Amino acid sequence: MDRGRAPGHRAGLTHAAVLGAARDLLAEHGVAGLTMRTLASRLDVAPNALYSHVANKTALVDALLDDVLGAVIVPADGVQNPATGLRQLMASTYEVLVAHADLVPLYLSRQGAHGPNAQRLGDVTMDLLRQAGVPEPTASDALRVLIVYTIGFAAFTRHLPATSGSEREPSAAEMLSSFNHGIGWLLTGIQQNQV
Amino acid sequence: MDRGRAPGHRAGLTHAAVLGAARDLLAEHGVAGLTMRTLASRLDVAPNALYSHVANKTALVDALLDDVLGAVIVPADGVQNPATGLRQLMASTYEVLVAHADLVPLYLSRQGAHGPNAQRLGDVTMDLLRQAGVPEPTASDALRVLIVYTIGFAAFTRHLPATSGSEREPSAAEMLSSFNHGIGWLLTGIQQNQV
DNA sequence: ACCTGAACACCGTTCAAGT
DNA sequence: ACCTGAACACCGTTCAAGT
Repeated sequence: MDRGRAPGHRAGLTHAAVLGAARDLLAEHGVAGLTMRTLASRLDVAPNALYSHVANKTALVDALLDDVLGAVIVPADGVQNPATGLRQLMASTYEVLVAHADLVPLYLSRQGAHGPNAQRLGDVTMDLLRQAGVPEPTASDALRVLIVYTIGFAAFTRHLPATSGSEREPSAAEMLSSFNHGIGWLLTGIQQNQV
Repeated sequence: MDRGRAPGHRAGLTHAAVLGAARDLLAEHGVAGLTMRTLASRLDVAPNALYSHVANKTALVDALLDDVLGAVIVPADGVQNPATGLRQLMASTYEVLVAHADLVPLYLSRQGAHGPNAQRLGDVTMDLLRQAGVPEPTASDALRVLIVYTIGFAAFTRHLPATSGSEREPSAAEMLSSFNHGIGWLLTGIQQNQV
């Protein structure tokens, strides 16, 4: 009878609870382990119960994606020069995305990301570009280039279990180094703005 | 070695035939329409018959991916300056990948691509970087950066049915323009090489 | 409004068997 | 060696019904 849940006490399932469980599942078993059915069983509900709180799996993943971006550290306003701010912002974005590496390709199979956190990061980047003296329409291109570059690099970076050795594959440290070089090249190119 | 048709009127299924049908299916119905089962039915065989010619779906997609890269136009050796060659090579790669846009995220969920065509493009790029006077270890970083940038941009570019209008979404032409700006910034940054 | 059992319409892949 | 029918172990999602 009593299967571990007091009768009369409603499940109290909510959108946030579903999202939280999805995040846990993702962290534990990767993107392959995140299915509507395992998610439901983790929450002790029938699979179709999820559809009372989430439109479909795509919407869930989109929410998850934007959630992850909430961890990006935005540099404090005007405490250092804008180029340094851009560098730090992109580095933080890269780090956060690499920590959720298998989610990033899903980012790309959608059209980027349109959640509030993504929006915020775009706005901050645009501000910094303006402060750096980059005029329109160059700033729009630069915004796009920096975002695509950062997400693209994150998608290419894998967490190897350190036991690799089978073939020559760039380590996470090598990828980070290349990423930083490229950001530097882009920022100098943008600031010279000689197109 | 008997390279002729199988005796009788049997299917005579081969690796190349499977790959070709997969490419057709992809072109007609996109990546969502490419399943082992629809592929088998298109070839008039049972689904499991495919496994006599392909290890699994991942291996098939990998082969498809490298196949696509065969369409990239490699600039003729030494007819113009290396920077222009790099620009043309990346532009051609971008164009080819955008033509198969929904395949690109699969690129990223794997670790890049290790087929012969991908290898060739990497070698050519490296040659051009050397001709441009970029020394090691900067050249290795530059190679990685250029590849990631190009594939990342392709993943972000969508073919909109021109009927969009619902929201502000960059057109293919805008993406191409941004892509070219970014390549310019990267190449100037790389050539200045002031890390 | 929210959850359930059951079902629908799929997947990729394996197995034993036939030729 | 290559193909088949059948099955396994899954998917996401919908539907009618119960509370």
